[in-house]
Amino acid sequence: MQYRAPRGTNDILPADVWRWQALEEKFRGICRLAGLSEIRTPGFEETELFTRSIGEVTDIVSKEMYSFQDRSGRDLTLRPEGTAPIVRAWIENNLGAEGLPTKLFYITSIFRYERPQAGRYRQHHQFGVEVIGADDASVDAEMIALAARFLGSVGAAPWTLKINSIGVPASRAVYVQALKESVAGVLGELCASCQARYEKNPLRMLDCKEPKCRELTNDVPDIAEYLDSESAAHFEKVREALTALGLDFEVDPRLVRGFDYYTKTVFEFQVEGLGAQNTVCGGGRYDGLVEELGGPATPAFGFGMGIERLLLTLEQRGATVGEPPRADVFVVRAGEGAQVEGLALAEELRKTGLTADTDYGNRSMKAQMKRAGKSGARLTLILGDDEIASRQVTARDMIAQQQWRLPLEGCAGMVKDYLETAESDQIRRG
RNA sequence: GCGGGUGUAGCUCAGUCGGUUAGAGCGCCAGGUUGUGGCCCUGGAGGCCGGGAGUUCAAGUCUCCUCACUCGCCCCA
Repeated sequence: MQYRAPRGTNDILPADVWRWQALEEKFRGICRLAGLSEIRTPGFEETELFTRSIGEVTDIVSKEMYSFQDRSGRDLTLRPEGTAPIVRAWIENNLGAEGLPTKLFYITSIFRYERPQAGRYRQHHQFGVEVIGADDASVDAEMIALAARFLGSVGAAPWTLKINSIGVPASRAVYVQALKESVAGVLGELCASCQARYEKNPLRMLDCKEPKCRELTNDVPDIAEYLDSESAAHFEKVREALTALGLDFEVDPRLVRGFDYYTKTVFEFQVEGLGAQNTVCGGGRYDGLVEELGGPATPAFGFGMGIERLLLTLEQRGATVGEPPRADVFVVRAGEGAQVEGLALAEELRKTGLTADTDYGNRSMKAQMKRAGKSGARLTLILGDDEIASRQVTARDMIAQQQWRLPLEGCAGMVKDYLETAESDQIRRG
């Protein structure tokens, strides 16, 4: 074994890829039902797009980006998050001209240079949505509800939905000041990373996991007290709408998120079973980002959902979505004389829309039957010297363990009819 | 970047106090059945015991280094 997949990356093998496809189709379906359109953006962007949007001091920008220069010296970065590229594409292609809001979804890879562990990889994949051009709290609630409906439909329950409002930059600055003042006295007792956060990213002190820090920051001021009136009203409407939609949620005044561009609403869906990780979906409102990136002042809302984390959650729940692929028909070609005729038969079957597989190398009947069994095919068609001579084919129902002969000419249609009947019989019997 | 754990067959793992030719189950291939899958039986292929150095008469086993994987910290999906 010489080459390996790079650290923190994974091959998605045939044994698993059907699970991915099933989730992707489900997500697409749910997004389309809500009026969202799919968008795909490049795998890399100008580095500055991310440093401007995510924030210079965040960990993603300061130590986790896969950045490089191309052969003509352009500074580029593999997409470390989903939102900024879409906002860039929205501005660049003037998507807003078609009427607001623009409702988008995506399924994509994300790259971050991190130490891998359970539920965390250097390349991972996300489902996401972005609704650009509406400040209505209905959008926040609708998209959170969409995430919940999707998670529920694939079997990810139970989860905890946490929401918070972090206000607008001006109100947040006031709050951060109050926060710093209130912990200044105990600063020396906080953990080393909280002491660093105090200077660089004070809000993050709120969700430190250290019990000691938790205790010391216990009666720190509540961000809700510092919200501007518009943010407070918006948050109230979001909560009302979520309640009206029948969603259980928890207001967590300590919920903060890693990107600088968030305003007002932030939320996370948290689940058990992801190792040290617990967020399967997170997002919020980013009313300043479009303008920050050079577009017109435009409010927006979005979320990202980790596909690997979702899969881990489903596995832990014992939930499966979709089915592994299997053949409808397996063609056994016994003897030299049946090789070409058998290939032609398989092609005929495929033309009718049936999945047909076969074995190669003219192996023994036993070996071919064994492979037929493994293929999951309901029906095996056997073509040997006898069949060729009589222009017939032997059909074997692998479940009923019965076999009979059919005329070779035109048998594909009969096979299709038989399988449709057999399947419906099976459904009727349960 | 910093800690802990684990590296033996394609996969999951045994391997005693350091001892002679390194094992099992599953999977794969073949045969038992010269045209019939699953169950059963028999046989076969498949190993740089992660890599390097050291200790020893002798190392899969002990020591050190290194690499990889993995779990956790930081942070995030």
